Amino acid sequence: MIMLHEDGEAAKDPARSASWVVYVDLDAYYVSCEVRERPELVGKEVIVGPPPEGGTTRGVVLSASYEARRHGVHSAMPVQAAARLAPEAIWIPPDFAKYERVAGEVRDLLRKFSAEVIPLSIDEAALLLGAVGADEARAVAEEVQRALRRELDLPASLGVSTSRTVAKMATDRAKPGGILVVRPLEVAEFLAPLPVRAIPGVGPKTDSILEAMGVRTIGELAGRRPRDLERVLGSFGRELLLLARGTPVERREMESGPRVRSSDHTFERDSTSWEEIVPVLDRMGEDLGRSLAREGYRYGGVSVAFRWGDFSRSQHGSVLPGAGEGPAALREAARRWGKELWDRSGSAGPRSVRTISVRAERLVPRNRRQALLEEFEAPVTRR
DNA sequence: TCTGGGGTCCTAGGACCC
DNA sequence: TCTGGGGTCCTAGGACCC
Repeated sequence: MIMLHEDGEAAKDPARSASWVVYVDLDAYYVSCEVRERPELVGKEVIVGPPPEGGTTRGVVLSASYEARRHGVHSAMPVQAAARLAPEAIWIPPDFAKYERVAGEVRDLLRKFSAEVIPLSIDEAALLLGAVGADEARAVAEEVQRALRRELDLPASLGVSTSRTVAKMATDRAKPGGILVVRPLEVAEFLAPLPVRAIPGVGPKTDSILEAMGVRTIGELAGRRPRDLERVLGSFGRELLLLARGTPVERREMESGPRVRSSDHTFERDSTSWEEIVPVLDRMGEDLGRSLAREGYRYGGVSVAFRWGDFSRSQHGSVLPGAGEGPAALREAARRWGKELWDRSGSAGPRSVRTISVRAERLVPRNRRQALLEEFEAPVTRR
């Protein structure tokens, strides 16, 4: 988009020269993975999540069929609340290995349509098409949608535009099962009536900050001065304004490979005793260390976080002097940081721990010998 | 209605260096 | 005595996403 003013051809026909993105979002993904194996569930109220039997489960809904959503059920809702809204719903415990496997099949399929497929989550991906025309981009989206349905029996919504952010927002507007194309010159017009909350990255906090400024829609956002937005939202404010005015900045490409790996455990009942916490911490550290070793990763930092009974969070950890590896070292680190966190909290009176998180950070593939040397020795030896 | 588990990115403040 | 300006790294916390 920035090139438009420098490139005469582009200025005449931005829709042709712009680089197009097809954004794919699988509808009610976990539910769809289950339903395609059990056709008798088609059209039923289906919820993937820990079944609420007994009334003690602390879990949340992971995915709900559109039939269940009609009752107000949505993902991240506590299962008890969902069970009250949709008492007839069929509950299916999650099978993440299955969802990962199917996601792999989806990516394989998408690569037939573009050499550049960027997986953005287990159920979303962006296909970069380069400088095709709007019509061609739409045709690709239609093909992708048909292929997903025909070959994998998965419903999907697709958004087509010249930036990833707008393509994603178009996808949200196309749900469920639709395709929406937004051409470059239509971007500002498409966005204007939408609430600011529709922008990826704008959550409840940012929403209320903007509302306090009298900004509810993206159109209203577009009329604000950059200075005013930057004052309350920092650099994000500037990004929002550019988007609202129709020229979004593309986020830089993430380097591939995970940066952190973490493991969480929530107690059935909040724990108030260190004796009860230690064995959990140990097990989590070991399991995490083992699975990282299996995947071939070393880690350059470890941290532990507690979510307290009041849902606030504290975290503690540090980078390691070298790359760590294996279950024993991770267990020791987890225990050390957990203990510090626990002792530190003592001064604030007795507290209860709801959830424990153990994280390994600065992951490095084990076979990247050279990279390891650079990453861990260069800062010390330089100068 | 009381809120899982797995991630990403950004920012503030302090330490430290030149 | 008083003392700049720029940079990077680290830790903790927070917002957000699926």
